[in-house]
Amino acid sequence: MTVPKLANAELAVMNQVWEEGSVTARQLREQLYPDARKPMHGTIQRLLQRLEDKGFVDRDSDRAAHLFSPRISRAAYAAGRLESLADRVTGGSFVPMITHLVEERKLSDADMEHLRRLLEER
Amino acid sequence: MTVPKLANAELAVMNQVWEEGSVTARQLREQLYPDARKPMHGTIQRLLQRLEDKGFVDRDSDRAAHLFSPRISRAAYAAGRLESLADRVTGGSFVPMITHLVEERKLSDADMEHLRRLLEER
DNA sequence: GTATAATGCGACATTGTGTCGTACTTGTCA
DNA sequence: TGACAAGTACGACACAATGTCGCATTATAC
Repeated sequence: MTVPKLANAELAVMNQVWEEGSVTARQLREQLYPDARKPMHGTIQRLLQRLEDKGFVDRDSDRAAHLFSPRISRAAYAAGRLESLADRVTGGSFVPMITHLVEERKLSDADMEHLRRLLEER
Repeated sequence: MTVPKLANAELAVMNQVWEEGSVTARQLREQLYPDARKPMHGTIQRLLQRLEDKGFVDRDSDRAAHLFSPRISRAAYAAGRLESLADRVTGGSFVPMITHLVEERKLSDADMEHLRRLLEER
């Protein structure tokens, strides 16, 4: 049940899908390739199909122009990738990397405070 | 100054380097490909050279058989990749994914406690 | 029913990765 | 010193993933 990785162009599409909630291929084209000389239709469709295959979007094919919506939230994707990273590198634990971030002061004060409160609650 | 990604075979080598502190190509071959029919010399050398190029290992060429040691710790690598993930997906913030992990109870009690203490200290 | 728009999908170039072969270098010891 | 063993350097290849394109098929609207 691990979350597959999103390639660059796929992530660009997902960003749009996450922002908008649901979009058509046409909307994506206008947002992502505003100054395109070539149509890019095929490209967008290909990307959307791969995203559907990987389980990232739902396709509503009721209308002529299908409507795509996220099947996984941005946070869930990020968390999934983080889990995968931890599994590959630190034996599944998140502690080493977060410790390192704290020690190197890569976490903003706001983030620190946020996390502190998050952990207190449980 | 972002940390490059390690491919599978590269990570396998780095795991060994991180465990041992410093190793020769021969040691790596014995650990990583114990039952190899082919020598694998070229492969190991290639991997080590790429790791050196990417800045992951230091090469001590004093002796005939070069000695390789980590230039980046495991935690630093993991943290670097986590930063990169956050930059790509959540606008640089770690909060959304960690929040998600907590809500989905993906963090062990020990991890939670560890992080709680880590954040208290600062 | 024809024109317009969208989808489905095979195909290609590019890139990263893991592997291999081979030429070159260095160290050892008779 | 000369020759062998061990090690290094690196070009090349196969394979898979990715982004792009083109075209055939399908649906919509007038």
